[in-house]
Amino acid sequence: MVAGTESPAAAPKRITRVTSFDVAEEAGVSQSTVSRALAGDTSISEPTRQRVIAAAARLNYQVNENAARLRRGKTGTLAVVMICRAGEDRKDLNPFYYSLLGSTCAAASARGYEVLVSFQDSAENFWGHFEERRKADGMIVIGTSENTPAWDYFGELDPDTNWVCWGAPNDGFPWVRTDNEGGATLAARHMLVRGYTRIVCIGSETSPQRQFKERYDGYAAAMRDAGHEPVLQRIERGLPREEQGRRAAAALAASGQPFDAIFAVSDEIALGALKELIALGYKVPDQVGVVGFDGVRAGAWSTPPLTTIEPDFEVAGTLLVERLLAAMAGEPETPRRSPVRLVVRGSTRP
Amino acid sequence: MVAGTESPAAAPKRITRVTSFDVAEEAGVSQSTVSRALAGDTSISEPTRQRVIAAAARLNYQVNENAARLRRGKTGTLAVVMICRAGEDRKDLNPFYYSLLGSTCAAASARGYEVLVSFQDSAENFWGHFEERRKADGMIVIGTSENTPAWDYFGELDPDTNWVCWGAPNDGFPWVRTDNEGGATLAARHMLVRGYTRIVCIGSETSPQRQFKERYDGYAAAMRDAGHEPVLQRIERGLPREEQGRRAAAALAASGQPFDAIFAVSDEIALGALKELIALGYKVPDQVGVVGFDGVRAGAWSTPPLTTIEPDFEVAGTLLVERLLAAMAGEPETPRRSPVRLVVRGSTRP
DNA sequence: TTGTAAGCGTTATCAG
DNA sequence: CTGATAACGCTTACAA
Repeated sequence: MVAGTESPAAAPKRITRVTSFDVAEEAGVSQSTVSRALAGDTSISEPTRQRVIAAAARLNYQVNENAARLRRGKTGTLAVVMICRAGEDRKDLNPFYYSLLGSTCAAASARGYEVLVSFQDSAENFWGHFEERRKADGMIVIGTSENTPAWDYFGELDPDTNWVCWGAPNDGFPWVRTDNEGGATLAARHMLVRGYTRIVCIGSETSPQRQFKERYDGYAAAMRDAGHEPVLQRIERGLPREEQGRRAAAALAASGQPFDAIFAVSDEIALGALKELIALGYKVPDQVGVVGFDGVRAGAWSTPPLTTIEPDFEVAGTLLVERLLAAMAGEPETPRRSPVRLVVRGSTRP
Repeated sequence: MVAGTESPAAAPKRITRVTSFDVAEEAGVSQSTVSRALAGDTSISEPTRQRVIAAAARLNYQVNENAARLRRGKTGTLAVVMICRAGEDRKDLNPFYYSLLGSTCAAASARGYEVLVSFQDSAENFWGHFEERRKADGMIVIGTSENTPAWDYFGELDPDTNWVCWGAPNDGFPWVRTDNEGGATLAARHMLVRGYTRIVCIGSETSPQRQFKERYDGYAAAMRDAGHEPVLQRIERGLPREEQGRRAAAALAASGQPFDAIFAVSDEIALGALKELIALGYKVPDQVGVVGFDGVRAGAWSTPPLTTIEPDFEVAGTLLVERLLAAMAGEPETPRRSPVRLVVRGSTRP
């Protein structure tokens, strides 16, 4: 009401530079009362609060977060570092990581935190001093275990740093990860139940991708449990996943090793193997069953669609945030394993 | 050297609370000299700068960004708002948006900006006052045009707000988007060159997805150019994309309308249509060609793999950032259209 | 219940 | 080239 819309001199042109002092004047109270009223301090009387709120609305006031944070010493922000493979086309980044980023942001926001995201791919831009610079109260690092220089960098940060990570190459890191063993066991049992018995695992127990080892272990445990010997068909290093799957399937077929099912430690490998098997004339799922791990979208579109183990992304993000907040509060333990579920599609027989 | 690693009293336990005053004392200069030396001010003599840098390193000093920003009045940060469909499972968010997020972060970082990301899905959490709160100097909003409440909200922000968006429902917004028309024309021409002539477009000219209209227009222009009448097979609203494609293909086949190719306005629609065509016994690509739009990963895995128009994600992110920075600087025009390329796979004949 | 006043840790202005 | 000395806008004791 004070300054009408057509008052040319009063209309603020630039994004508001209104301070709590202006609001105080407008409301006829002191500046500290404004701060308290807006912060929801219970000692402020309701009429006063209303007056302040109205004045703030009229002036279009918003607190300057930098000043507030400087004073408080806390930021209300969590940093998320996404580690990409150096020089990698972002489009080729496993979409899984993007989903995880999304659910992490959501979980942080549910706990009242904002998220500062940075993508880092190589030594020139590794950076983890968010707390020291008061940019964030803690840090979540998400990446593939293959970017060794990155993990070397983050492994050597100040040990008092509050952080958690996804994709850690070893257990010396404050990790959270998928229930790889459980998932692999689930996959193997599913195949056993469907009548496959000569199940070969395409994967690796020595890959820097620690999860591959865990998945192999889960598969092996389920096999032994059922009285079968686990068999590993190794992937060749340094190739695209799909190609690794293709070659492994070809090698397996050529080896004479009898098999009626394949458990691949990742969907991309599984998809490659699937393509190769079909090219070689195998009938999937009747003659050979195939199960992957990761729940990538493309699996729904292959022929036949890929049966897979799908990690729960929503839970994973929540777990990361919960663990970080617990660490920040000095409470040590919260769950570190994110659950998985079996998605049955057409690459295993009914 | 001053405090050795084994000096128990000197070792800071918590994340450093060192200020520029401490560094000043350590280096034997004034506090303002420290600030200047570290900021790279040219008026500082080289010996002094070195002394300061060494002292800062010794004390593990990092500037408090909140104080710096408060003083400067600039944040060096761009906000990115990701608009999701309300209640949507984050995993189902079009991976395209994640790629765009990634390339936007990369572009921002290349221009010296940080990125503050927030995911917003409904009225309870729509929020765009980053500038007023001094959390960011500008804002990029990325979303599907279908979340109408979101666009209503962002459309009514202070007109002085510095922002750009991807997915705007109409031209009243400061938009950047894919070269939809050009891409669709590219698709249609590709099919014409490969000998298809009765090309039907599966899509819509009235969808809130403005891009669908643009894609139809591009297709129609290319058809008319070649002396053919464009034909539109409409999708039904409110269904999952794949289902829309399926039904449209079924309806087309049932209609008696002669056709030897389909241009679908999105890959998911194309994949649905492809599946339906094959189920109906059509031979793809010999009898019927299919081209989609978006370049989703799943398209590489369908049978046959889907020929498509792939937007350039890297460029798109750069465009968004460039446009925003230009707007912030008051320079009005930069390109708004992000380029596309044709990816030929198996769903069109050689 | 509200007001007064002291910082939070920088950057920037002004002298010297 | 360097040193004092104001701000920046808020939160939070401490008083009243």
